[in-house]
Amino acid sequence: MSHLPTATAARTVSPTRPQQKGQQTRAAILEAALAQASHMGLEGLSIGALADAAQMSKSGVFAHFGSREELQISVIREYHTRFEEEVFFPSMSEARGLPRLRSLFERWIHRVSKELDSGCIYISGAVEFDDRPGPVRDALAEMVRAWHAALRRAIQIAIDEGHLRADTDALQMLFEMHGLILALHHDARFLRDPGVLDRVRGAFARLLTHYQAGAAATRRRASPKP
Amino acid sequence: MSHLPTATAARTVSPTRPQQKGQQTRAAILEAALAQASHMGLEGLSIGALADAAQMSKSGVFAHFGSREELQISVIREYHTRFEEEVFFPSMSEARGLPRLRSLFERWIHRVSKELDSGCIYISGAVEFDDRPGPVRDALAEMVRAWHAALRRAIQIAIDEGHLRADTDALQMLFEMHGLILALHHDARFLRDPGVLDRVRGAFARLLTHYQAGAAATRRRASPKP
DNA sequence: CGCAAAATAGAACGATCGTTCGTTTCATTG
DNA sequence: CAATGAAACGAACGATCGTTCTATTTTGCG
Repeated sequence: MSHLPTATAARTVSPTRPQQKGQQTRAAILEAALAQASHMGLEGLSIGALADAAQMSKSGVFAHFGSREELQISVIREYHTRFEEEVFFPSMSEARGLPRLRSLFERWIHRVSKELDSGCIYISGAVEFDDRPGPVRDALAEMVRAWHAALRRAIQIAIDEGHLRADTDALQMLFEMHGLILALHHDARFLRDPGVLDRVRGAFARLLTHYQAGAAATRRRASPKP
Repeated sequence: MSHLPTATAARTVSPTRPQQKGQQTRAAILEAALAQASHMGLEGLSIGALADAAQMSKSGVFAHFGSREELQISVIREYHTRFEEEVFFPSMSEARGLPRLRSLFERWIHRVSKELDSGCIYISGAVEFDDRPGPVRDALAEMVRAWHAALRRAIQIAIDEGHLRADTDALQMLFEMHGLILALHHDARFLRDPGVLDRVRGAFARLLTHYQAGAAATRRRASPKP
């Protein structure tokens, strides 16, 4: 409950045992795959190119995943894990309500607008697979939905805390926040607009102002949960 | 001045002469290419698949464009033309200021959320080519920038007309409108969220409310806006 | 009709892709 | 140290890709 619900969290690795050789080269491959997918997209993942990057044979790389599709799904899961670690978990130690919501958004910004490497795989993957049914799309959609659900919860908490107006539509607010991130991603990566960070922060501040206006700011530590 | 400035508008066709055979098969190919690129992205364009769709030989298709890159650029230009015709031109006959801006946004929504076919090539292309320099990216960026410039002008006019607050930052407002469209595209196409149309319209209404608040509504053409 | 030019077909190319398979190297443990 | 299983290799496969080249067909015009 305390983290984004991933479908199958358990790995086949005994957590105490020191990493076997296979696991650590698998991790190295995944590292390279993550970099490659960030630049070229999940469809741009090429086992041959990965083999070059990892200084291995194609079949050596292949054996770790069994199929290209499984590789893509592994990359998605790895990205999900890092997203959790960089964005979600650190924000959870912030105070409930607005502080936590602000932290989530600010860290989300950082994740998406990372300077050199890494476009956001959630965003590029959504475009690549919006018309392509299959297990890759399913895995991707599951992760995105989990993240959206987590944000939705954070918004709802801010409402319950009285930090946001009681009549705030959490899904509506989420939609608008998501739009700001997508615009940030677009203008930063594609148009290379340098001023976009100020713009997204300004827009979010305005968004908060609106949904805060006339908020109860009721005492917490005993407010009724709907 | 009256339309989105395209780099080289002139085709090599004499406008009076009836279409030669080559031109009309080229148009047919482009039609199929547009459909294919809408589903699979510009990188998903395959000359072989196009040949099947057009019931021609690969080399026959190829000869019309000279290279895959030229084909992609042609598709971008064709999309640009249709975008102008469906979104930009019709809105230009609306009254200057808010009515025109509203029309632009509403038609933009329709373009992007078209039910069965067609994702927006501007959006998918931006993700595909944000890390891939070259003529395709350049062509794409030129079209997107032209569209943004047109929107920016429409916003500025609305400010000058007194329909929006005088201190409105046109680029900021454009950024937020763009975000709404991107979120619409994402949620409609990838997440298949049925309620997204209401959400984007609601968000835009709120956006207008904010940028209208306390607007001068100065005399202009003689109608104060409600 | 006849002829030149444009349009299309067809076969072949080199490259790259994901995948399979048999073999060899390596790591781990009894 | 020897034996066993995991890990990595290397070559080959069939498919598909964009592209090139040479015929062949079709079109448009005098």
